[in-house]
Amino acid sequence: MTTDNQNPNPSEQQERQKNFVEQIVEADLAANTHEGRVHTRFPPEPNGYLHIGHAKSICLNFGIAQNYKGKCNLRFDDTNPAKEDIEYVESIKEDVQWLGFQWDNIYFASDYFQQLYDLAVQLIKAGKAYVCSLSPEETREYRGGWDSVGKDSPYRDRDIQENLSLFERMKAGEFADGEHTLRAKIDMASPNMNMRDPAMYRIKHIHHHRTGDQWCIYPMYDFAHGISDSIENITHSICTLEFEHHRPLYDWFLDELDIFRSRQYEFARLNITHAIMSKRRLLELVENKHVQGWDDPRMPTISGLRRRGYTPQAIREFCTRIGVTKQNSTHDISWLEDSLRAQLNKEVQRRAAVIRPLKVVIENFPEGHVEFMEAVNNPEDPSFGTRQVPFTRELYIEQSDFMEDPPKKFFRLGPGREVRLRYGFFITCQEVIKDGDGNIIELRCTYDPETRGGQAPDGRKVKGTIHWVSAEHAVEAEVRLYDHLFQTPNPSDVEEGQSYLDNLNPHSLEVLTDCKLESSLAEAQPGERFQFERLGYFCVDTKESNGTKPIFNRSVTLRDTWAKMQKRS
RNA sequence: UACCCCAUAGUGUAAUGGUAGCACCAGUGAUUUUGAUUCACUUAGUCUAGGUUCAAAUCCUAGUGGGGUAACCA
Repeated sequence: MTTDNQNPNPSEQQERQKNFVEQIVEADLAANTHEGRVHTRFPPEPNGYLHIGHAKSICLNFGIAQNYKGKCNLRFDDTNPAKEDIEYVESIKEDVQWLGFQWDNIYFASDYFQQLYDLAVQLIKAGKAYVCSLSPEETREYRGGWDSVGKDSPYRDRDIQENLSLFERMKAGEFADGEHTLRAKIDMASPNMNMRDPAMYRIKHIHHHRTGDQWCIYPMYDFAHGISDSIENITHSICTLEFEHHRPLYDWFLDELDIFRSRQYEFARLNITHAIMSKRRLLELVENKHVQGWDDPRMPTISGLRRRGYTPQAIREFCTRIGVTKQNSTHDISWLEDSLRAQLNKEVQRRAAVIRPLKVVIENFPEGHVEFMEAVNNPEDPSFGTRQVPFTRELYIEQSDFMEDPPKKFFRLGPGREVRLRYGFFITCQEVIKDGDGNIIELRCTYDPETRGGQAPDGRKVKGTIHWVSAEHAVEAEVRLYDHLFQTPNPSDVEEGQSYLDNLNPHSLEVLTDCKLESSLAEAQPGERFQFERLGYFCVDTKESNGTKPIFNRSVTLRDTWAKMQKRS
C-alpha cells in the first residue's frame, strides 16, 4: 500500500486548462468576493457506497480547496433517516481518505436540526411559511402540471400564530406521519415546480442514526442543504445538473432568511460506458446477488475499484483528464483503464505468470538441473533491479502461445518453430503430444544452450518472445479475470420490456484455478500489484487470498494489438 | 404540453469578439527480449437558418437535436 495514500501531487493539477468552476472561483478571488476565501464541501447522503461518479465530485471539491488554499468540508446530508445508515457513513469516510483527501471539517446536516427548526420558525413569523394539512395526493393535485398552474392550498393563509402552534405540535409528535407539512409560501403559478410552495418539513416517526428519537420532523433537502452551506460559510456549493432548477429555491431561502449567501453551481455528472452509476441500481445489483457485494471488483464503486487494484492516483488522473463541464457526456471506460495502465507501467514490478498452462519438456535439458536466469523487474526504471528465476527441464507456457496450425502473422510457438523464452533460451518445438480426445497436453521441445539470456551468438532472430514458468518451482494460484459488468456501452438503452439487467455481461468474471506463477510471487502480500508480463496488471485480492493458494485479481489487461488484429480478421 | 440546461474531429475537452488547439481512439511507420512501453507521422470538427460586427465557435433571434424537471427522496 506504499503508493496508495499519498496526497495528490500538485503537479497532477498543474499546466491544465481551468474548468468552468475553477474559472468562477478565480473570478471571485480576483473580485475579492469572499475576502479571498474559498470553501467547498462534499455532501453525500449516507444511503449507499461511493462510486467513480462521486470521485469526480470529490476531486472537484477537494481539488479546488487544495489549489486555491481554501477549505473543504465533508458533510453528510442525513435528512432522511428512512434510507440512511451508519454503515454508509463509515465507508464514505474511508473512501474519501483512500482517494487521498482530508476534510477540514466533518459535519452532519443533522447537527443543524435545531438551527434549521429555528430558521423555519423565523420564516413562519415572517409569513413566508405555513403548515399545510393536505394529504400527499392532494398536494400533488394542487401543484398542477407543466401545462397548468397550481392551486393555492386552502391552508395557505392560516394565521401566523396557528402556524407556529401547529409546527410546534408537529415537532412535539402530536401528529401522525403525513398529517401535516411545513411549506414555503412562494408561488403556486411558477413555471418552476420547485417554487410551487415546496415542502420544508415532513413528519416521520423514524429513528435517526445520529439524533435517535429526538426528532420526528425532518427537513427536506432544499431547505436543509442551502442553509447547511450557509452555516458552514461555504462559498461555492457545487452539485450536479439535476439540481439546476432548485437553485432559485436555494437562493430564495438564503435571501428570505438573510443569512450568509453561498452560491450553487452545477456540473454534469459522470457517465461511463459499460457501467451504471445509479445508487438505486447499484444497490439492486448487490441485493439481488448479481455481484458479490459493494466491493465486488466489477463494481464502479470506490471500494470495488480499490479491490480490483485501482490506485487513488489513477482515479484522480482520470477525473482531471475528463474535465468538468455542463455537457451531458459519456466517457469510454477505456479512459479509466488507461489511467491505471499509465501509472502501473511505471511503478509496478514485472513477473511471469502462466494462467492457462501448457506443459513444455525441454528434451535436451538435463533432468534435475536448475539454471538461474536474470530477469528485469521493470524495464521502465533500472532502479527496480533484477531477480533470479529458475529454468528447468519442465516448464509451463501459455496455451495461447502455441498453435498447431498457425496463421501467417502468428509469431509464437508452432511445430518446428523457434521462439525465445523471455530471459531464458531459444526453444524449438519438436513434437506435439495429445490426449485421447485430441487435446494438446504437452510439447516436446529442444533448447539452444548458446542462447542463454535470450540472445543468439550467431545473430539469428526469432519473431516471438513468450513467457514461461518452471514447473518444479511454480506457485499454484487462482486468478480472477474481470471484464466489463455490462456488455453494451449503454446498459440503460434497452428494448421495450427489457431492463438494464438484461445487458449484464455473463463473462464479466472468469475464475482460473490452475495458474502457475513465478516462485517469487509466493510472498506477495494482499493488495500488492504486479504486471504479469504480456497479460496485464494484477493484484493480490485483499479479502479472500490466503497463504496456501493466493488469489490474484486482474486489474486491467495490457493493450493487445494481436487480439485487436484477430478481432478484425 | 411548460420551464431550465447543453450543442466544437469517432470520444472527451480548449479557444471567454481576432490564426479552431489538445488528449484519447483509429490508421501508418520506427524502436523493442512484453504483439507492452516509447517515438514519429496521418485522418478528422464549430447542429441549421437568419441577424449584429471590419471580424462570430463565441453576441442576438428562430429552428433542430440531446438532457433534466411535476417525492412529504437527495
